Amino acid sequence: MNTNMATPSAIDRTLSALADPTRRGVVDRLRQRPHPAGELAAAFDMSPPAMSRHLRVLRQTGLVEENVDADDARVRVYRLRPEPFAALRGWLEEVESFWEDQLGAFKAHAERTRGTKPPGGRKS
Amino acid sequence: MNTNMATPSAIDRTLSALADPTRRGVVDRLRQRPHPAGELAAAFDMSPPAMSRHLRVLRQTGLVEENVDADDARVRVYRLRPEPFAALRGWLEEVESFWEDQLGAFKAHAERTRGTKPPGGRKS
DNA sequence: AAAGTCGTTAACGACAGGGTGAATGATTAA
DNA sequence: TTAATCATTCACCCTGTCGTTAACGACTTT
Repeated sequence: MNTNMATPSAIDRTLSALADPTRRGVVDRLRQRPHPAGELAAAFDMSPPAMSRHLRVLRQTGLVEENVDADDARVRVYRLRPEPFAALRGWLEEVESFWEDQLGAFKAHAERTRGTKPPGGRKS
Repeated sequence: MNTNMATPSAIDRTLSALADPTRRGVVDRLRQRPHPAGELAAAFDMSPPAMSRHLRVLRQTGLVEENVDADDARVRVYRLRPEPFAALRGWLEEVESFWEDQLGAFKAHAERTRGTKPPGGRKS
């Protein structure tokens, strides 16, 4: 049985979205400042349709938002949105709490059994 | 031309590895405790070969490590490794610094344009 | 020793995802 | 108005990835 798999959670979609190198690059680029769609396509040497689809994925996961340029309504300006990143970091910290627990248990154990070998006497 | 794409960084591989729902599930499951490969295959209702390949991906990105069971050398026990998670969190926090900058800029701007200053220190 | 178990690699089919060029809608420039 | 520009969606191809079964090596059990 599977304890947890019906997790269509936002985390899953966020990770899928960020898994693609192009989209990862777009995020890294948007860290500097907002960019128009065409500028992003050019920056990644990619046809506008291809970039448009990537941006749609990022939009659907809430990683970016689209705004119409104030001076030229044809231009769509994209910028980062914080929520999915915060959620992903939350999951990460949750996972990392694993080692805090391990560490706590180890410390407690070490305190009880000073001078003995550390846990994990497995074959290497 | 492409300004930034030669980022074969471990982050990319880590995200790709975590993008798959099965592998995400494996990680979530290993949070509880280490598991033998076969147990994981059963837990996800998947053939051993399929799970074996997922585990290989996770191994190659350093997300898990394999150990031979002390009592039965046929059994491979998998457990989480912290490094890739820490690296991913590092990248996330880097991305999130974006909004800190935004906030700082906003605060500074508000301080210049208005007589009242928001609470807290200022950026330099 | 032979048989059974655990996990891997190998070979193959099926599907999703990402790329392109053409066509469409919306806006701006001549 | 007509032409040009920005970005999208549409219709395809094509590579990569995920899943299966079969075969193999390693170890345990009887």
